[in-house]
Amino acid sequence: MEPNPPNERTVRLNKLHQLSQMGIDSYPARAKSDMTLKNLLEKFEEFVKSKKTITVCGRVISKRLHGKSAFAHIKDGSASFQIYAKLDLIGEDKYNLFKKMIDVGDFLQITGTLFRTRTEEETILVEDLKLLSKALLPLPEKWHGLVDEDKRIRYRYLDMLMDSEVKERFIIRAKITSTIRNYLDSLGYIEVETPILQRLYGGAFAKPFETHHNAMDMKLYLRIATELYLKRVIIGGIDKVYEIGKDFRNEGIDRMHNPEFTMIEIYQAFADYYDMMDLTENLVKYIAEKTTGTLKINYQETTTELTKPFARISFWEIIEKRTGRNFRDSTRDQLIAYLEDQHIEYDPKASNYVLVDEIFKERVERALIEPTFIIDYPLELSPLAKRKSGTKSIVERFEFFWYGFEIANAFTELNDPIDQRARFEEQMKLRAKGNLEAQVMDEDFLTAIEHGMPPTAGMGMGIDRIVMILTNSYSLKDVILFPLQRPLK
RNA sequence: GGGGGUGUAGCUCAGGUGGCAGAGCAACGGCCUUUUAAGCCGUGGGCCGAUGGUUCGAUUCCAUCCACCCUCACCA
Repeated sequence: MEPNPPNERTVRLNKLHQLSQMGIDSYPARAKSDMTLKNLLEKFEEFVKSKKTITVCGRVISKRLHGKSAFAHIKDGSASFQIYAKLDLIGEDKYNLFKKMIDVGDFLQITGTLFRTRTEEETILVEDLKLLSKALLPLPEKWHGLVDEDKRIRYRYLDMLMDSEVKERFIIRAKITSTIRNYLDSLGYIEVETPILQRLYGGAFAKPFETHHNAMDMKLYLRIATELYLKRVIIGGIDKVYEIGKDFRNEGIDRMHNPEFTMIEIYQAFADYYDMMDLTENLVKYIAEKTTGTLKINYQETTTELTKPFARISFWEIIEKRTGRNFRDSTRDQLIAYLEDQHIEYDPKASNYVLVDEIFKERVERALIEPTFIIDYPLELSPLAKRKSGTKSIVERFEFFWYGFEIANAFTELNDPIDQRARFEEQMKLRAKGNLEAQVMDEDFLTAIEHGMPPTAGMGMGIDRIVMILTNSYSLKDVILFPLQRPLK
């Protein structure tokens, strides 16, 4: 006796028990399948004519009993297909097995011939069936699917199963990364893997995740960027190198940020940031066309065209253009007066350049809808970028913006070890003042570039954000299979 | 962290000026040999997110908490 009224799970557990008593293995090790359901659909006419007997597999997604016959749909990763079982054809034992023991959610192996029903639907007339796997929990309701946002993420497999667009989005994501690889590989770039567990973290401004290695009794960080290791690879003589991988930043979560995210970084010796701009532009256009079939991209009701060259405008110029003011020589008082006047929040302890950056983010960044390169940033905001020749406080850096999002960040890399050491020291001063995101001194990296680093350009691009735009997804959560969630209870 | 919203059956959702909790799908029993949101008859299923308060009585009112969503801030 069940202590509680039977729910669907206990009903199915009882069926499992009965199947076992009937000598039926509910989880056999082997399945036989002649083809996918999609292939079967393609060969349907041919197989009807030749009266071919075929065997296919799939999950039962619906079931309609009609007394002495029954319809159901089965589904595999490629398509769904209707099956039709008749008592007089398969006999009482098998018919009752199907009728009583098989539930929506179970996996079946079906053998039979093909025909069309009165409504012309392609159907398998079942001659034999085998249970491949019994599901104990029911699938979500058949035509609404999973709606609750929490459950869609918590039970992503059900979300994918019930909503083909969700599954499709992750297939497009895979296509985007393989397209990037194909493109770069064809141009002679070499893909490498660098450490995720790092003794020191660097290459970006962010708070890291910390962990500990037991055997070496050593504190380690999860990387926030691949930058400093990829530069070592450049020093080692691979002149065109890239890595696609996860970075980890211990920051807040919102629709544009996730604590673990996928980044591609590309480095090229004997190139500068103009070369990297060309590569970035060509790469974005290439993956957009390969994955969407067009250079007209629609994202959240706004269309942008990738057909013409992307705009290129300098940091100071775009600020002047959008605000009507030139802040380049502004005093601190003037900057603060503007921020107050425009009701832009700021940290009163921040440096002048950070205040300018606030103005940039508020008045410029979110309005950069068309694909745009912003170039030539203030040096203070870019401790790993090379000074632009003939200037004192500008570096050769660009960021790529699209739909108001920062998609990529790149520079002509700083390869002067003396200058690099000075920049690290500047960062350490900021850190001493309490800026937890300032970079840390990395002697091992300095040693590497003291051995000689060629002139190099490097670029980092957020893969999740590109996928978001190209799949017209509102949130990063929609393009990450299993976003972090708190446990139930 | 601030502000707003949501939380009721396995799923999708109703409901209630405070008085034994509702539907469809799914499940269970029965009828039904071309259905497809199959149909018809019947049945079971609920700590109404959690805890506390007010009350004769709370799923409903109040407070706190938890989870998720949106938004602002942070993420140079």
